[in-house]
Amino acid sequence: MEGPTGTLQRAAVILDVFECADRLNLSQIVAATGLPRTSVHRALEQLVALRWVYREGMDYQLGMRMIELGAAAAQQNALRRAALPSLRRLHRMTGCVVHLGVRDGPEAVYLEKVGGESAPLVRSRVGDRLPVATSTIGKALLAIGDPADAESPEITRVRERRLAYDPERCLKGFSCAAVPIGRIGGTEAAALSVFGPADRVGDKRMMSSAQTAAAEIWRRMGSGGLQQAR
Amino acid sequence: MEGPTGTLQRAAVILDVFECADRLNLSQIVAATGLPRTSVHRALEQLVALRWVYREGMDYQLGMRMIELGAAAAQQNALRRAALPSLRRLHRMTGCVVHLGVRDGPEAVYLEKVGGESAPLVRSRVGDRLPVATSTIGKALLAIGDPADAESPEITRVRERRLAYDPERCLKGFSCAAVPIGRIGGTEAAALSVFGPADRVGDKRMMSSAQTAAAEIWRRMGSGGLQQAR
DNA sequence: AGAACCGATTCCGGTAAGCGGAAGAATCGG
DNA sequence: CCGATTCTTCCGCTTACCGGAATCGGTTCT
Repeated sequence: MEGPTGTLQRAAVILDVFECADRLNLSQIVAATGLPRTSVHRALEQLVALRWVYREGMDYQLGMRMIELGAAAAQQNALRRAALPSLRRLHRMTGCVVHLGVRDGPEAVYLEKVGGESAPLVRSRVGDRLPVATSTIGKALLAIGDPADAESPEITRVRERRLAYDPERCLKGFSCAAVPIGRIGGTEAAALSVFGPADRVGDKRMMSSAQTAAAEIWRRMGSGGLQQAR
Repeated sequence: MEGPTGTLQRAAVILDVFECADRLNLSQIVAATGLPRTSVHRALEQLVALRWVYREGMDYQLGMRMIELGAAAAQQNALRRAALPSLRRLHRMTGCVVHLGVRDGPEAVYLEKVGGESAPLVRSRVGDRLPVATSTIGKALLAIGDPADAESPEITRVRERRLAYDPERCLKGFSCAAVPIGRIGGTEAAALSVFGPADRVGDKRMMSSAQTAAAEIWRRMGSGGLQQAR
């Protein structure tokens, strides 16, 4: 009835489980997916053969092929490619951690992160998902989305100012600001955010730098963001 | 006879095509894979539904789900996690571009790259594959692999010195050095390499820094490199 | 030691899901 | 306007997937 049918769909369900946990044995995967034990076993056999999944003893983890494919996917992504130079410049100029995110239904997904690698100040990672309604970058995404599904004075204000600003978010003394970029390619919406010391993020010049970066990305995507492949 | 059977295998073959080309229409994928047109069409339909592949007009590209899964795979990879701090330190100390690579049969695959993001000095990318026999990092990998499959005076020397050194490689004025790390987890072999100005890479202290980094990584992997998940 | 338990693995008959050739649209170029 | 190319749909065939049940292997109780 409910169980997803089709080899590929099932493989996808199994792989999805690994986004939350890195080492799982067969029983855990069975429990997490709700699929029949035998089917999971067979699917994993194939996934291991393809090296999408790596098996160590009785535990399974995502394999090297996924890293390779994921790297290729990231490098080919038009939005990310168009955004990277601007994101890096913004990071260099502000010293803040810069994120690129897109909307995926009720969630925002980080497509890229620049800065903060050495100091684990922000726990965010590429691929992380946040609720679109409450996160700073989520509000920037909502502001350029369908007005029907989530309109509020706050979102309206974000759209008008082209800025979502959350002072003292998450950490005391640190703030977060986000700027909508636009609706691009297949994405429902794209936005960027900066996270850093409250006084720096709250600064007018910083905010306008972020808006400039967003505009740059938007422009580059508009006029064929796919010049050279590498 | 020749064609790979099984939905998953076919999907893998199709996805593999995208590692070399970023935008492909159906006919190109059919040509590249050798699979029957109808099958490719059906498989792509499913892959698009899973968002492993994104479709824009008549062209297909790798989708966002691949980026997410790949990011998860990379972040969970035990070797990469154990190596990152050392790689970053090595990069900070030397200013050179640092690579982490593992052997995959006749090829070396880059698992990580630190440095060189802004200046496109080195064209390497995570996920890239190099022939193990001729690349600098490949020689370091061979030195800790099965002596049977590729032994030569050069490889023996690399094993003894724990260093592969290629002066003036690729670019004039730039050199490359690589240090074997060891056989770890599922990998046949792991190694790191540094690329930078010839005088800097040729320096004794630089080489010993690289060797120290490799030893660190080896040690961290040995004593349970899988402490906390994040 | 015996037994109960838990998890991975193998077996096998039934069938749905995938298969691919062929015909049908849609688009483009001359 | 017609031919060429490419995407898409249709449909009967059969293969490869399905999953319950039995088996194997190791660990933990009493």
